[in-house]
Amino acid sequence: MTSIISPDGTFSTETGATDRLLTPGEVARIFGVDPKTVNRWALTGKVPSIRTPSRQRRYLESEVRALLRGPGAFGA
Amino acid sequence: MTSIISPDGTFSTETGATDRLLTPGEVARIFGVDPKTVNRWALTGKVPSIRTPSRQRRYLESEVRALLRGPGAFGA
DNA sequence: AGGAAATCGGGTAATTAGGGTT
DNA sequence: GTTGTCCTAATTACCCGATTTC
Repeated sequence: MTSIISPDGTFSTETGATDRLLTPGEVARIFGVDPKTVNRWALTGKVPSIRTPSRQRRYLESEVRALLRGPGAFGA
Repeated sequence: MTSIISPDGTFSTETGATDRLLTPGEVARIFGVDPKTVNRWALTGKVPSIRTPSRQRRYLESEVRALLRGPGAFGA
């Protein structure tokens, strides 16, 4: 899976699908947790993350949504 | 029922109403029960839940409100 | 260029999951 | 069948100041 960064900040794949980059705060609101918790997920390898040149983290929307749909994400 | 994740992290329904996520403790206080009881409601399928990558549960406020309005809102 | 908001780090207190039990 | 409590380990939330982003 190769991704290309466009000037508008989106990610493009070979399929043409665009992938938005989410901030820690956005991911945090999705899961109802603190932004710090999202960073901890990145540190423990639960979520892949991209770092800005200033060490801030960004997350691929597709990865986040995959976690939401992950095994056991809904239901019990 | 289809939920859509907005850029701000909220869940939207077709009605346009946004949904925020509640912690087990918040749901427990709403119903005046122990958080463990809320946990069991999720396990028995009485209320749908979202799981964090670390297996903790979050609850859609709209689902919780629906339960408050009367039994039988889900399933039976 | 100035200000408000967000995101780093660390450190510590509070919450949660899960099992077994009452 | 349902709920509340006890226990431990794991996870998360809130505190601070400094840095980055918009």
